[in-house]
Amino acid sequence: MQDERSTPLRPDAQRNRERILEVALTELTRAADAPLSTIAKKAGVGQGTFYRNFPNREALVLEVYRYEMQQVADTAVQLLRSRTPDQALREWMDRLAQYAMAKAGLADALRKSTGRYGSLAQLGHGPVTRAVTLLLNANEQAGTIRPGLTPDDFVLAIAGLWQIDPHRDWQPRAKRLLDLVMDGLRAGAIRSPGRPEPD
Amino acid sequence: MQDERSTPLRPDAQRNRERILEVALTELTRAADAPLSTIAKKAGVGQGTFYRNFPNREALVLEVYRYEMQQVADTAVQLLRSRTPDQALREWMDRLAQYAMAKAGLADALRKSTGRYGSLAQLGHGPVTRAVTLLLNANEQAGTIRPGLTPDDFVLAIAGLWQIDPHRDWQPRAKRLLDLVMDGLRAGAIRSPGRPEPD
DNA sequence: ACCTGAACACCGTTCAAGT
DNA sequence: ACCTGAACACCGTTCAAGT
Repeated sequence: MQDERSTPLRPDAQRNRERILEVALTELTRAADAPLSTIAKKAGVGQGTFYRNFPNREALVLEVYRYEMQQVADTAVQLLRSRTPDQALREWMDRLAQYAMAKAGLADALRKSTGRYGSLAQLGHGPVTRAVTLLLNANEQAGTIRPGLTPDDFVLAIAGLWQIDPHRDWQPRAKRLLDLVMDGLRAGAIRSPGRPEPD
Repeated sequence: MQDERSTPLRPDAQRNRERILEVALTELTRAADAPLSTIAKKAGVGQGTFYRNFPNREALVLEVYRYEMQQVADTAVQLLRSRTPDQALREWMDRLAQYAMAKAGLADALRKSTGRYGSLAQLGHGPVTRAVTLLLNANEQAGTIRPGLTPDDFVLAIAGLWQIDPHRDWQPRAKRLLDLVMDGLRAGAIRSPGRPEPD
């Protein structure tokens, strides 16, 4: 939304903005509470320039995190082309889990800076919601999940992913959570893909 | 754990500690980033006294939040006496949701202060895990949920509760989430309480 | 039009002096 | 044994002066 300005940024200003985002990604991943002044310094800009681009910590973190999440979101379309809807959904969830673990430091920064609800929900209006919508629609039409589920339902259901410590054996915990969620999504579906006949 | 000291606190010291916790509850609920100095002042103690009791922000918030969560946890035993296991489980989840909404300000403070994973998981080793264990065991034995579920599974599954904005129509969102989770827990159960016969 | 960096305000934390 | 409150350090934010 902010991405389009009336006047395009002066080239040097644009360079500055990009460098800040670049440094912020590495620095915030390393330490969620990295001082903004450090980021400004490493990016080679003054404090004023920093604040011109990002009026507060939250604005910076949101933008960095949003970009990272966009990466996963974009894979949904591709998966829907090469798999059945329910395979695509599950595999996308697995990728999301991997991303969430890789970007856990950032998520931490997000939690700290944003006082609001939905560190994720913020991204809700972004690409993630679009991806989830696509996946849910495809599965609903295929009858592999219960009808009437909303992207919001889904996002809330997988919120536990961001509670998992990426340093300590996260894979089984994530798998168990996602299995549980998948079962929840399937309950009441028209077709039950796992067991066509009760016996 | 820390609750037992070798020497009991001097009476005035104990009063101080209690007053700090009291003030912290109201103050942190109002604003998650309330200055510790303000809390100290309103509690009528000096900075030093404050830091003697709580070496950092996280220690304070954890203790306040833990006490609040204990309240809900304690209701599990009672529910298990007066209802069937699956009714008890669901009703407990509803109460947890209410508590989570009422204490959302605190949860916010917790997210901000603790850099670690599991704002909730921290409380994991506390009374909440015990309550969840009781409820899951009772339901597993009654055959109303799938066998083998751990308290950790459950806590991750309901993590979305803390993502819901308590100011904006939280009830339907929470209900939909909890319905989904219940379906997930039931999938693969020995008895299916909702529909005894497929038709 | 954009940048720099010193200056200011605020909050967490420590510690010398008190009872 | 515990308390007070001034002092220190650090970080976010602003703004006068520069290009």
